Formats: sequence, structure tokens, C-alpha cells
Amino acid sequence: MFNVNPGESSPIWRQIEEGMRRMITLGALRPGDLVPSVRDLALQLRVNPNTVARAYQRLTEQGVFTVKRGEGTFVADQPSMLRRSERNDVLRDAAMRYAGTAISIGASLDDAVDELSSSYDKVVREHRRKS
Amino acid sequence: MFNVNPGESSPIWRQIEEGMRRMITLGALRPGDLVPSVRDLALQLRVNPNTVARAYQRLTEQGVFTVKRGEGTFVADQPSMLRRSERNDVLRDAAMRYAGTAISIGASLDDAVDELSSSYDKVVREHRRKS
DNA sequence: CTCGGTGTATTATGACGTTAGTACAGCATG
DNA sequence: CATGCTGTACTAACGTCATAATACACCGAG
Repeated sequence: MFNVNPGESSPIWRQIEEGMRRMITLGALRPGDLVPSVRDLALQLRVNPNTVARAYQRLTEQGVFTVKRGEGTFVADQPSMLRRSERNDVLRDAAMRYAGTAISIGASLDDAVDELSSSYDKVVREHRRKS
Repeated sequence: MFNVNPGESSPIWRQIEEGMRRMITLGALRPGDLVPSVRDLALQLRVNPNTVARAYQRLTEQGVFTVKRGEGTFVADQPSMLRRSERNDVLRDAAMRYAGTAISIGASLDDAVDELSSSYDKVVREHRRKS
């Protein structure tokens, strides 16, 4: 599925939320697909079920997941993506953070772009492989 | 100087640490320059002095800052940059995070690169303007 | 119906980051 | 010397995050 890093500065439930979004936009999870149960994913990621539950709850509120009680959680038929404005805000914030750390260690824009390109492909390939 | 976001997931002292590194690599702070006092910067950023103190302390341990008691904190004559291996690790991690969020919201690599390029220039320009 | 799985809610606990306040040691300036 | 600035250290408090242990409501399968 995907990994999670407890040492990371961003909370685990957010990593799970973003991880699930990645799986969907990469096609590893398709509309109507059954998502691992809270307890299963918690075991798999070696994380507390409550932490997974929080991520699932947020995704459900956002319309990305739908819940059938007693049956499981599924990817919504039309996974509501973020509006373009919100999407741009998210991307811009992330870009600012990345640019900031790149500059802070003296990396050039080309360096940053190269590393980004490599990482982008890497993430895509890993997900393609596991699906 | 630079800004700080309490809502960010990464701790404030780390934002200050990276911000100072940016100032140095961008030339806004040069070796031998006097750095704002802990209390001054704390007032300016609307942050607790202890938070600034922690960032300064780390930078001092890393050889980026040197301290003259009763006088102030200065940029070290030869600000010891990170080793190439560490530098690459930091950049790679940051790139992975950025790529992950970009993919999670369905942004293409080109989108991510464009936004990165824009943000990189923006950070550079802002620092140039303030120096 | 019963059983097992699902999501959900609640409470308690420990670790961590941040803030606030206070206090101390050292140096420069007057 | 005395004052005021510097960095540094310590404690208490609060909020968030993650964990843990339950308990409940719901649904499908047997």
C-alpha cells in the first residue's frame, strides 16, 4: 500500500490521508474499490486503529470515501477532488516549503528540479508496481 | 527577516533554523554579521524567546553561528555547511514529500516544477529585497 | 437469530512542542 | 563599580498527537 514515518514532522493521520489520495490519483485505488479496514491498515502500518480512523473520517467528510456500515469503506464513485483554487493553494504551500529547504541548504533551482523529477517518478513507479 | 507559521506541522524552531540558513545562503546574512538577539527576533516573529533560543542553539552547535556572551550572536566566519551526503539526504526527503503531495492532489510533474520554479524565485526575490 | 466483521465514540495516558515566567552568568558600556 | 544588554537554564502549564482499552451500532453470512 504505502508507508508511514512516525518520525516525520507531519502527523501520521495526515500521511495516511495523503497516501490514500495518492493511491487514488495514481489509479491504484479506483472508484468503488474496497479500502482496507481500519484495523487491517493499522496492523499493516503498525499504527493505532484510532489514527487510521481519523484519516478515514476526514476523507469521508471530504467525499473521497463512502462508508457502508458493517461492510467497509469504499472509494467514492466520483472521488470529489479539491477545487482548483484549493488545489493551487495546497500545491503552492508545498512548493514554498520545498523551495525554502532547498535554498536553506544551498541547492540550486536545477538541483531542486532534478531531485523533484526523480522523486516524482519514483513515487509513481512504486505505486504502479504494487497495483 | 522571514516569517513563521505556528499552524505549520513542522515545529517553529525548525522553521527559524531553516529561515536563518536561507538568509545565509542567499547572502542576506554574511559571515561576521550580527544576528538579531533572541528577544528581538522573538518579539519580531511574535514567538516565545525560548523557541528562538532553541533554534540559535542548534545553529551554534552546527557551527553556523558563534556566540559572544554579553555581546550577541554572529554568523560564523566559515559557516559550516552540511556535508554533501547530508545535503543530498535532506533535499531528497523534501523532494519526496513535495512529490507526494503534488501527486496526491493530481498535479502533473510539469505543474509541480512550474510551481516550484515560481516559489524558488519568490523566496529569492523576497530576501534580496529585504537586504 | 447468532456471530463476526465493520465503522464509530469515549476516556485515559504518555510524549512532545510551545508558551510563559523567572532566574542566573557573562560582557560592554557608561 | 553599576547598569543594561547578551545567552542560558529551569519549571509549570497548555494543546496536539499517538496510543491503548473499551463499548456501541450496524450489517452480512452462516
